[in-house]
Amino acid sequence: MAKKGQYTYEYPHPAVTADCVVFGYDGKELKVLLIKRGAEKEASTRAYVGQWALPGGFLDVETDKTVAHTAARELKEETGLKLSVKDFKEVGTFSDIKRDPRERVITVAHYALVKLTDVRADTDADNAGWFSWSDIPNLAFDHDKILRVAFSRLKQDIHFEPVGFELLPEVFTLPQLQNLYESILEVKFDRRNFANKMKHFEILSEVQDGTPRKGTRTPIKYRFQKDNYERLKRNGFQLEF
Amino acid sequence: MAKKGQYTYEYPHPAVTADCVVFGYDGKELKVLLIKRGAEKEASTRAYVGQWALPGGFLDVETDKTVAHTAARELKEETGLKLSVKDFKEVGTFSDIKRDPRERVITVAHYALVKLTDVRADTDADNAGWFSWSDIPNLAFDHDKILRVAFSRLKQDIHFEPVGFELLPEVFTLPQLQNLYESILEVKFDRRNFANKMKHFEILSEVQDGTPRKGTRTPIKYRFQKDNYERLKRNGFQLEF
DNA sequence: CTTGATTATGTAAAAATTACACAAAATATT
DNA sequence: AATATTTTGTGTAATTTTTACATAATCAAG
Repeated sequence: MAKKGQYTYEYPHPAVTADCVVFGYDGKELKVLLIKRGAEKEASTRAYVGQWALPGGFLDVETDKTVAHTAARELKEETGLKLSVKDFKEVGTFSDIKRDPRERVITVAHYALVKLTDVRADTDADNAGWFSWSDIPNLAFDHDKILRVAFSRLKQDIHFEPVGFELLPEVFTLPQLQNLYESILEVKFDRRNFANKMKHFEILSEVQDGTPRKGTRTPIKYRFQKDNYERLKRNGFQLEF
Repeated sequence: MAKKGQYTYEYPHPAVTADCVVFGYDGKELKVLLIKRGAEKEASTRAYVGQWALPGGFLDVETDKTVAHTAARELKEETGLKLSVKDFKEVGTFSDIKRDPRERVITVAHYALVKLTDVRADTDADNAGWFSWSDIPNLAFDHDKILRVAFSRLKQDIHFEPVGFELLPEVFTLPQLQNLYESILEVKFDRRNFANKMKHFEILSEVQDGTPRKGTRTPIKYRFQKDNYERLKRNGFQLEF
C-alpha cells in the first residue's frame, strides 16, 4: 500500500474501493462471505466498527492494476481467501454522495463464486463468516443494497453461464444441482423435466465412485463436462430455465 | 464544479470520470455520438487534443449525486444533449492503471438510447458528431474498448428490454423495427417470423396517419404499446429473438 | 402498363416445453 | 425379518413455440 503522507490535487478526488460478494453453496442454501469490521489502525479509516460488511477496501492507486485486483487483494487480506482476478465479475458502481460518512467513496462491487468444499478451511474464521442468504445480518454502509444487486446479477447470469458448476463440488448429484438452481432462481422445478433438460445439454458426465451414502437411495454422481459446454457456448447456446 | 485549489489526502486518490455511449438510429444504421476533444483551459486536463472521444468528464466530488449524474451533466456540457439521469445504464468500470497518461483515472461507462429524430437538432455540431457503428474513427484513451463493451451490453439488454422502441421514432414501421434488431444483434431474420413474433407480444398498435410514402408500397405504421409491455414484463416475460 | 423495389401475409413440420405417476434404493423402525 | 419412510430415477403424450418457406399487393418510375 502507498505510504501515508500528503497527496495533493488541484480538484477534490473521491476515494475508490472494491467490494466483494462471494457466494458459496453448502448443498442446501446459498451463502455469502462477510467480515466483521474491526478498528483500523488509522482513525480516519474507522467506520461501522463491529458491524458485518462485505469484504473490500481501498484501491491502491500505485499498485492495483485494476479494481478487480483491488477486490482480489482485499479479499485475501481480510478473509484469507485467495481468488484469481478473473474470478471476479463486476456488478456495478455505487456512488451515492453520502454512502460513506468519512469522505466521498465510490465503490465498485464484484461477485465471485466459490466451491465451499474447497475454501471453507481457508477462511479466517475470527473475522469472517459464511451467512445463509436467508439470514443476512444488518450490514455496514450500503452493503445490503450491493448484496441485492449482486444477487440479481447472479440470477441473470445463470441463464447464460454454468454458474451452478462453479458453486458445486467437482462431483455432485442432480438433486444438488437442481436445488442450487432453485435457490438462485427462487422457483421450483419438476424433477423429471429438470433432469431431461440437463441431460439434453450433454454437459454432465456420470461418475463412478465409492458410493458414500446418505439415508436414502444413493443418487448418481456427476461431473461437469467443460469441453462440451465450451463447444455449445461457441454456437451461441442459452442455458435456460 | 469545485473551485481549483489544494486538496490533500493521506493516501493517493484516483480521479473518477463518467463516460457516455449514446446510441441513436437513423432508420438504417446504429449511430454513436462522439465529441472532438479540445484544448481544455487547464493544462493539466489536456490529453488527446483534437481526437474523437466519448463524451464524459470528471466526477464533481462535491455536487454530483452519483456518477450517473456526472454522465448526464457532462453529456449536456459537451454536446448540448439533455438526458435524464435514469436514461443512463451503467456499462462498467474501466480502471487499467495506465489508461490515462495524466494520472490514475477510473471511469464508469454508461450507455443511453435516444431517438435521433428528437435530438439531432439539439446536438452541438461543432464539437460533436454522430458516427455510424460501422465507421468509428480512432478514439482517445481506451474509448474503443468501452464502445465495444457498451455495444455488447446493448446486445444483451435487447433480449429483456424493449430497447428498440427507445431508439425508433414514436411512430415506425415493422421493417424499421426489424432492421434495428438486426443491426444490434448482427443477424438477419425472416420477415414473416419477425412480424408474427412481434404481433404475438401484442405490444404494437397500428397507427393511422397521412401516409407520407416513399418509393414503394406504403408500410403500416405502428406505435409501441407501453402499458401492454409493462404488464408483460411484470409477469416475467422475455423479449427474445 | 410494365418494371422494380418494398411490404404484407399463413401454414405445415419440427422442436421444445410442459404436465404428470410409479418403481427402486437405502435407512430407520418395529 | 418385515415394514415404513425418505429420496432418487425414469418416460411419454399433449401443448406450445419455433422454424422454414412463397406469393400477392402497393407504390413510384420509366
